[in-house]
Amino acid sequence: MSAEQSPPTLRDVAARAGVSPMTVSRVLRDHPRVTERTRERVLAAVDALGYRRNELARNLRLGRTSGLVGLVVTNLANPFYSQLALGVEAIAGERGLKVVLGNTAEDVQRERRLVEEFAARRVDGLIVVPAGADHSHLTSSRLGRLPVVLAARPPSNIAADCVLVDDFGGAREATARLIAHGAIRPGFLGLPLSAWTGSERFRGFCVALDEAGLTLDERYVRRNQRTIATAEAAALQVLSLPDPPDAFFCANSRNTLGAFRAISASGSRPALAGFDDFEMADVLGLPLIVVAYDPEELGRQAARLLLDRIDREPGAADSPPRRIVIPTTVVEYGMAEQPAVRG
Amino acid sequence: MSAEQSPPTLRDVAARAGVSPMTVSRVLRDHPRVTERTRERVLAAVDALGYRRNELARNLRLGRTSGLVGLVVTNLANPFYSQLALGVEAIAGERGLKVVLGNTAEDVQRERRLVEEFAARRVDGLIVVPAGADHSHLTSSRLGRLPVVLAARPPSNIAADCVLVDDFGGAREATARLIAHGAIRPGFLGLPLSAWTGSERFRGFCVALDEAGLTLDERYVRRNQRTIATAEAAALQVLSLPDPPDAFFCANSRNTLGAFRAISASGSRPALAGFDDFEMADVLGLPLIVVAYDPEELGRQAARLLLDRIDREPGAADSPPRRIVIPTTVVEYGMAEQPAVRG
DNA sequence: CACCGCGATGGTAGCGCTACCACATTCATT
DNA sequence: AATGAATGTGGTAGCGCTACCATCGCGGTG
Repeated sequence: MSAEQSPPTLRDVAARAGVSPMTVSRVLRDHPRVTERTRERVLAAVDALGYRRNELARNLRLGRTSGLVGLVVTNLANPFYSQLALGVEAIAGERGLKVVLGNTAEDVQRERRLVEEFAARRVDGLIVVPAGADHSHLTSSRLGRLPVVLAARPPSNIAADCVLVDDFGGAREATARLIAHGAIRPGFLGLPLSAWTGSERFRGFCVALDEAGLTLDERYVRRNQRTIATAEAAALQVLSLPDPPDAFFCANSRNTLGAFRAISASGSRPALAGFDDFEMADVLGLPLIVVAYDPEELGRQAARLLLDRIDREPGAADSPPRRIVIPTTVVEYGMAEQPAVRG
Repeated sequence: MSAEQSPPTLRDVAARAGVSPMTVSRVLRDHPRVTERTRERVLAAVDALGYRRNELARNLRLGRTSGLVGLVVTNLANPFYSQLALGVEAIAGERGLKVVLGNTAEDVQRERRLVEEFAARRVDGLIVVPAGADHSHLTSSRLGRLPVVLAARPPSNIAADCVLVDDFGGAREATARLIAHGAIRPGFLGLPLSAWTGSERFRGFCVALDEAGLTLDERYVRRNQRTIATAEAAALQVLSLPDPPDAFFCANSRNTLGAFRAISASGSRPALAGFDDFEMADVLGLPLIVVAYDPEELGRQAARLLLDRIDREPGAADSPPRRIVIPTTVVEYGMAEQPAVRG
């Protein structure tokens, strides 16, 4: 008597209940045309055997896909992307879709492989934070009718829906606030212009300066900081100029924190603004302007765009790609009153 | 002429290449007994049609499961769990397994549903951060031979592998350091004792006090803070006692930050230690001891335990449950020198 | 020249499930 | 009483794929 190793099938249930597999199938699908008595017998057998319907077989038979949404992000350890994932999961879950995860670590090769594998698993759709600028592996010629939504970065040379943060508007608004608080020579700590967010946030910064009639001093611009430490070094460098900036706009939280450290260490008191809110922004003890937004909302919107495409009639003509921009809000911590640092 | 809506099948490829479906299947599986000429013809057809093997059908036929690992966490927005997910994804990915995500928001009902759904999708295994203390839905009687590994919280009344953080050891060591730096009346800002981490970290705190010959003043203990704001209030309350504590051990980062705020606001200077490292621990400008550990390692170990179970011969006897404890390290920020806050 | 062996290919069946049709039974209608 | 419809149940086929066996053609052997 070998204990059954593989899970019971619908046939096993049918045998035990003394009915045909079809009847079991109907009971499980809540088909109306089943006698109450039969239903009870079947359910008893299901219970006794611990039967669970095999969704894989079911989906195959129904010609459906997997009921999965592939989510490909560049770095799940980054709270931005994990919150995005949370938003995707919430909306997909409402429709009974599950989310399959892929982490690329910004590696374009890995991204290609993941997209291929997800397609082979017949996911219903893909949400991708593309690592590179080459999106050829996401074209409909490669993926057939598999819907794709890009998140956080816009499509390049392909037609696809996308959801973006208002990088430009947020940077512009925060810089404007900095200027309103008296800054006349702001510096910029940012990302390489090759990154979408890098160039958009810099553009917002520049436009705000322009609108205030200020001119940008190129010596105040540093763009290659990827860690808090290098950001701190860059800020210190700029601060040690004979005529240092009186403010910084930082393109992400790593730069903001680096600048914060540099300011704490140096004697000067430039004003500080930065993209990305963070949990401890208000306890840093220095006045601070941050550009806040909701990464979870980004995920939710991306999922909604994807569901829209998934629900479309397969025969219907492709609708034009849509682009959703998530708004940002500017938050000021301790700007009016004196800084909270104790003397 | 309707454009083909559904993706091409192996049959389509066979027809186009002028061979039988079997031959195509063999080519795709790198079966050795195929002529080079035939292989080329088939691959050309595959390319022309943009064919991709349907892994769902393949797995069904092979009697395999889905090639998926279900990951059920309580809150993906918490960096702890997202890093855990990253570790799971890395190890599972090495074996060609993908990770399906489920977020419970600490809701036991949702957890049960997610586990059921994952089982129905025939995941190869589950990694669960259980929301509650009732783990009856994770027993092998309910899930059959589906392997389950618990993460961050131990199994209760079920036999399952698990991976834990050394909550006790970390709390004890950090508290000991606090005492070594001169604390004699430390307070405790923590979690409800009903939470595993809450009671373990409190136990570590108590043992360290004991070992130093100190006695705990119950008035210094607060346990119901779930946000930075409530933690701050609790710390302020304790600090306003006539004989306030000269140090705090905080059971998680929210409590640490609340205490930090309270200390900044009040005139006193209690020493501060807390569980969980965070990115800005060293820029807070107050000396600080933190208990650090690697959540990603937790995920990696959990995935390894799971793979071990998955790889076991289905007929083999169950091996006893294993428990892995992830070590913690204690980090001191600015403890030796004077605090970095500028006067 | 029959024979064997082997390598390349094809046919059949079935993984677990359900759409579709067939059938038997019951009940209302003329 | 005969007809039709509505109802409960079962049989068959097939989703896309591959394990298994059958087949076919080839060269080498006695």
